[in-house]
Amino acid sequence: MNEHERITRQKELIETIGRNLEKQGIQPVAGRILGMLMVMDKEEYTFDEIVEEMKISKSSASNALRNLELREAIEYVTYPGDRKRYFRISFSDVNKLIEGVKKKFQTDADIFDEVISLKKDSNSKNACALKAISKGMRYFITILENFQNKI
Amino acid sequence: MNEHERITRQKELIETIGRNLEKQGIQPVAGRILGMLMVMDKEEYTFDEIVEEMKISKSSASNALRNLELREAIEYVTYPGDRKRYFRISFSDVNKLIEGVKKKFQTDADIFDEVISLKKDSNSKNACALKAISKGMRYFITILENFQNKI
DNA sequence: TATTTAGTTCTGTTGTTCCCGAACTAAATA
DNA sequence: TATTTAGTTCGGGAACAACAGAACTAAATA
Repeated sequence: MNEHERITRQKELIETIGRNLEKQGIQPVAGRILGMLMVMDKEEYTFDEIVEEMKISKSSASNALRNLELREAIEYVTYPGDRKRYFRISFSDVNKLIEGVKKKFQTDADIFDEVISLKKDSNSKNACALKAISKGMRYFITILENFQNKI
Repeated sequence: MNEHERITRQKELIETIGRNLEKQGIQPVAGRILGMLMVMDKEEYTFDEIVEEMKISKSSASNALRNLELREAIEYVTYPGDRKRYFRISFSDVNKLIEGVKKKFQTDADIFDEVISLKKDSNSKNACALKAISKGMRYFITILENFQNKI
């Protein structure tokens, strides 16, 4: 793979990552910015560089960056004698990812348990199915916790 | 908790579940239908019952139900001598849930690995961070597989 | 054959999201 | 003090999504 192909592939990856993030509720422009900060060789971009590179307006950039910051997906650094912010991706570690999965499962399991507790017939089809799922999820959560302790 | 309170709480839960599902990209009406099929004591609803219960148009119901079917979130049964479809929730078992988590992690890890492989400097900050995350994710995937084999 | 039933499809309305351009601001610089 | 820099905020338009209503259809029934 020559240099040109490599760059082309990187641009394609930015698109892939962008679409991937869109599915998770991140707006298109923000997803591409995050992708760019992840894949490009240059790993710190100023506001203006982002505006130019992505060909977006300053307002779009401003909103997208604030959004990404709130999600803790990016961060910025400044350098003495330079007013510019240098944005870079902020990687959430594996532990945080696991924490996210765990939380989601916990929330769902809690809801399922409440659904069960509110059933008139606690042996109804749905109640039984939910019990099984809730149980499985709770067990899975303990596995996640073991994993977290190990790493 | 008396009967009235119980029903009230069930209705509230439908809302909670609906909002929860909206976050996952399911449209509002579809989310409430799914919630209803999950929490109510009556566990099979006809098209018309859903229209009436949710106070939505037939077209909304038709679209929402088709959507939920495509996602394999609901299914319907028919009974001999009765043209109506009886819709009910279709629970994905724990294994399927785990499979979903696994797939997501796998996709992300694959993307990360490609990002790394396309870096000019494979020891750059991002490259190193990504390597660590990818490794952690791959390890986590094996844990998931062990869990799947166990249940 | 005419009507009813159980939905589906089409068209239009409303609301929301995404983004842009322009005006604005606060700090640094000339 | 005037200008430049580095953004933010505001107002608006285009595109899209969610839903309703009405017209339609295919199968069953009278």
